[in-house]
Order: sequence, then structure tokens, then C-alpha cells
Amino acid sequence: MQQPTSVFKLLSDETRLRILMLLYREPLCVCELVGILEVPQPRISKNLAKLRDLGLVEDERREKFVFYALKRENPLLMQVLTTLSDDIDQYAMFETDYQRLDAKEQYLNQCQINVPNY
Amino acid sequence: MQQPTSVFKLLSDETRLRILMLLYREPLCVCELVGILEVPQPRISKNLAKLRDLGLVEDERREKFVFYALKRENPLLMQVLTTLSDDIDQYAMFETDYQRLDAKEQYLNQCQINVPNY
DNA sequence: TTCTCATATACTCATATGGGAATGTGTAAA
DNA sequence: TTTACACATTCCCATATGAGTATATGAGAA
Repeated sequence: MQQPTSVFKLLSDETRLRILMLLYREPLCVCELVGILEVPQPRISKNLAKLRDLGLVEDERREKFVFYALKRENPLLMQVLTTLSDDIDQYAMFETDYQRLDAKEQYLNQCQINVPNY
Repeated sequence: MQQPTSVFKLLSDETRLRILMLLYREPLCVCELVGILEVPQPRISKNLAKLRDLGLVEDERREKFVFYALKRENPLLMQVLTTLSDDIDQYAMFETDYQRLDAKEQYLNQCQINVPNY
């Protein structure tokens, strides 16, 4: 089990928290995260690596894409994400991200993924 | 309401999280925190100041002592502290701090406070 | 007023952190 | 085996952070 302070350190960065909130909803590949969050790809990749290093997410390659999924083993992390998600209308940025996730097809730039039945 | 990332940043430091966990139980003055946590006084004071700057705790002077109390207005913070507290046996350091809090009289070095009925 | 004690702050330093730009790697298609 | 695309990593830099030491502040006691 990870140290609580280490988990909070990862949660304390806006990019990472936005990523975690999205992965709380569903697994996503890097290019989807780039499209939804409108953040440069290296920044996404580097922050995903930090999340993976602490075991909060796991990655799985599917053809050309690498999908990241939230590992739902840490009760503290899950409690936090649930709390935020339950009050999503209190957090404008996360709420916007959720809306963009729901319509993610329009936010995938060059990359048009089509990986069925995850 | 504070940004979640700002709250997590404060929670990501071990000294501050230990302080918050103790204040979750009851208000304490600086010298009590020093005695229980065995951490240098300037470090306690500086971290308390950061917590106060973000509105997570409030201070109140009583004679020579300054008592700090958790402000229980932030749902996210309260949810986190409750989660940690409910699984306290999973977190050895916090559990030890709680035990020292329960017997705090023996950990107050020079300072022997006696401030009744808070 | 002077002394003592509790607490706060200033100063300095070493280290950590996040980010952008450029480049490397790996896979699949042509 | 080239090309294209998705993703990872390296390099460098500006800034933030946490800590210790010393010192300042502030209140009560003498």
C-alpha cells in the first residue's frame, strides 16, 4: 500500500488529477487524454508514468495505442475520486472534462481510434 | 472553497498530514503538537501557517498558548481525514501519533499546559 | 520594566517539481 | 524497408518546496 502522502502528492497536480478523474470513468488511451484535456502529449505521458510508477494506474498496449486504466485497489484514492465525482458540479474544470469525455469523438484530433469492447 | 489540488498539496507533506490528523481529534496548541510529534517548533509553526493560509485550520490565543483547531467546512478534507481515521491501523505513524495524543501529558516537555474546558 | 516562555518569522540552502522542445522507440501499414 | 503515427524519454530551465538556525514578537510573571 502506498503512503498517503505519496498519493496526495500525485493528486496535488492539476494535470494528474484531471487524468485520474477521467480514468475513474473509463480506461482511455494517451491520444484520447490529449484530445479531451487539450494538454501537450509529453506532459500527459510523463504524468501517466508517475501515476503508473506508484501503481495508481496500469497500461496495456492495443495495436498502436496504449490504454491506461485506473487500478481500483487503493481505498484512499477511490474514496477521494468518488467524493470528487459525487460533487462534480462543485468543480467546474472536472465537470467540463466529463462533458468532453461524454462527447470525446469530437475532441480526437488526428487520432481516430476505434477499439471495440474493451 | 479551496481548489482540490491546493488541499492535496497540503496533505502531501508528512508533517502537515500528521498535524491535521491530530487536530481531527481535538484542538491542540503548538507546544502540544511539538511534544506529540517530536518535531522542531519552527517546522510546526510554519506548517500550521500554511494550513491556516488556506483556511483549513484556525488559531486562537489563550493566555500564552495558541490553539489550533481544524475548520470542518471542507467536505473533501473531512472525507479524507475520516477515511484515514477509520483505517488508522493501516497507517502505523498516524496510529502511533493517536496513541501519544491519548497520553499526551507525558510528552509535553517543558511546557505544561492546563487550559480547561475548551 | 525586566525576565521567561510560547510562538512566529527571516534568512539561507539543498532539493524537488513541472514543463517545453526536441528526439527516441515501437508498431502497423504501404 | 520505408513511412506514418502513437507514445515515451531526454535535456534543460525556472520555480517551488521544506528544513534548520537564528532571531523577532508577544503575553504574562516577577
